[in-house]
Amino acid sequence: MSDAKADLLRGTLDLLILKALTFQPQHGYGIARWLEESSDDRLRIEEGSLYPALYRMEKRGWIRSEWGFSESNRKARYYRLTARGREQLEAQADGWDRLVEAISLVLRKQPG
Amino acid sequence: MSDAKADLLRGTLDLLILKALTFQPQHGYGIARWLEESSDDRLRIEEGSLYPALYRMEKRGWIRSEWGFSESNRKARYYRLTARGREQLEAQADGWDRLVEAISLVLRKQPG
DNA sequence: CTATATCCCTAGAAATTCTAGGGAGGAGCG
DNA sequence: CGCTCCTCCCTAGAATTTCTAGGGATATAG
Repeated sequence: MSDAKADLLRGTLDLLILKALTFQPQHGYGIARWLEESSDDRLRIEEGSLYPALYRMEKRGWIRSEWGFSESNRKARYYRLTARGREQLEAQADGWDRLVEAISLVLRKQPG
Repeated sequence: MSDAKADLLRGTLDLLILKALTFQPQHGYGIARWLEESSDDRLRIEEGSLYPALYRMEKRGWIRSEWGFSESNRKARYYRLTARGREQLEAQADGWDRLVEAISLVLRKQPG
């Protein structure tokens, strides 16, 4: 039903994608590979989640895309952060930190 | 649309509810109040999220409920953890820690 | 030529959470 | 008394996210 495996990303997908694009433009497949490497294989984006997410994010103006050719010489759609995307990254990273802090506070609670 | 305000809990609702019940049985309203206090008002469960969540969790055998009377002498449905609920709490807390760790790893990544 | 890796994408299901209600009873206050 | 607020329960429907499970095309290695 809901393994630790499933729903691994729990609302952090956008944040991770934004982070993946901070260094240089990348295509979808590259984002997925980058996340696996960067997380020591602890996080994975399914392609069926990734492409719809990229679509949403472009519609919101956080990223912009254009077609190009990958290192292995294939057609690939490259995404790069917009200014608003950088703002979002900061905002979401802050939100994440605050969430982690708040939950940590609650989980440490002792009886009494 | 999707403020930092909205979707605050991002898949941690079950974990927080389980935690709320570790000390003693509580009714729904009490769980909501407890979370607000314990988090210094940083986290809030909407009742429209809470009651369906309690229903799900009982169906999964993590909690069990019975009717009783609250401190203010009203009818209230009290929930308590089952053994499986305690296992779930541990599992979800572990999963949460691992997620936080993995995301932290990714977010700290520098160019290069 | 076949397999594998690289790249793109969609439809539909599943799950979670929220908004936006409704209801009832007890307690305090004018 | 009448009013409001707080305590407690609950549901329906929408919105959103993510997954499963496909399909498709091309380059490269063996």
